[in-house]
Amino acid sequence: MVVRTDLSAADLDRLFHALADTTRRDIITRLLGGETTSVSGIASRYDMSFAAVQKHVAVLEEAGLVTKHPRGREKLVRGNPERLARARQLLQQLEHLWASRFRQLDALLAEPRPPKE
Amino acid sequence: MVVRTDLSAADLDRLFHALADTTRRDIITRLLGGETTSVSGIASRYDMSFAAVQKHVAVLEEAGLVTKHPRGREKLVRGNPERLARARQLLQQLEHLWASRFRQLDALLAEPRPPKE
DNA sequence: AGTACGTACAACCATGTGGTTGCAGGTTAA
DNA sequence: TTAACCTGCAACCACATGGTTGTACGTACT
Repeated sequence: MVVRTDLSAADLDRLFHALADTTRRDIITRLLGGETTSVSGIASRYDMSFAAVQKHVAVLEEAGLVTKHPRGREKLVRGNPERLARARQLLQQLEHLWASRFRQLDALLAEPRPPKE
Repeated sequence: MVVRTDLSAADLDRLFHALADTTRRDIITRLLGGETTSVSGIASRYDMSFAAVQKHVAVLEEAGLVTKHPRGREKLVRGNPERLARARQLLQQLEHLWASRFRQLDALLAEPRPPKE
């Protein structure tokens, strides 16, 4: 199954922003590593208030890196590696762009294109 | 040659933060795509002040995604795909973490075979 | 020489971010 | 029912961010 949901620029902003925090990267690391736990279960591992951790989880959720599933009075948090893969694919595309520079250089030498868009 | 410079948590924060902005992603896309241009050359493509673009380039530079090389009165900006690869590797590690969950499950359910790869 | 260009940096402003505390509502356990 | 727990949200604070304008300085062009 190949899910091909295009992410908007704002989606990517949110995605990379969510990854740009040590605590949040640590949270998704634990989640992807096998932990299936509640928000307070996550919060118990960090030396900050519950509300602070809850906000971090909310940021991860809005970025699509994490999903919440109610179980009784708590909500289990689960990692979503598909969004992670999307971010990785974008970086990979950029790297590929670099690799293909030299091919494009050949094309430029043969047939220069108009420089402005 | 494998360059193995470990990035600190703060380095990764800076790296992903630099990627969490549409304008900055656009800049590195153009740079990796083959453009070798000055700061003002970059700025001319965006509908914002030169100083704003200059700040974006500074953020990219502090994240290590870009390097500046003086040529006369201008500074040529060059993309650094190595830092990009570092970010991608981290995401890949996280995905691998997720994948290994199921490999561990397989190992539990199946006869212990010599693991491929 | 003088002028125009490229870059850097400071000051400023509005908004966002990461943290706190406190409160309210739903769920489970005694 | 009552108490304890889990979650969410609002208000607040200090600081960072993304934008602006203005200034300063070195380099290049004529």
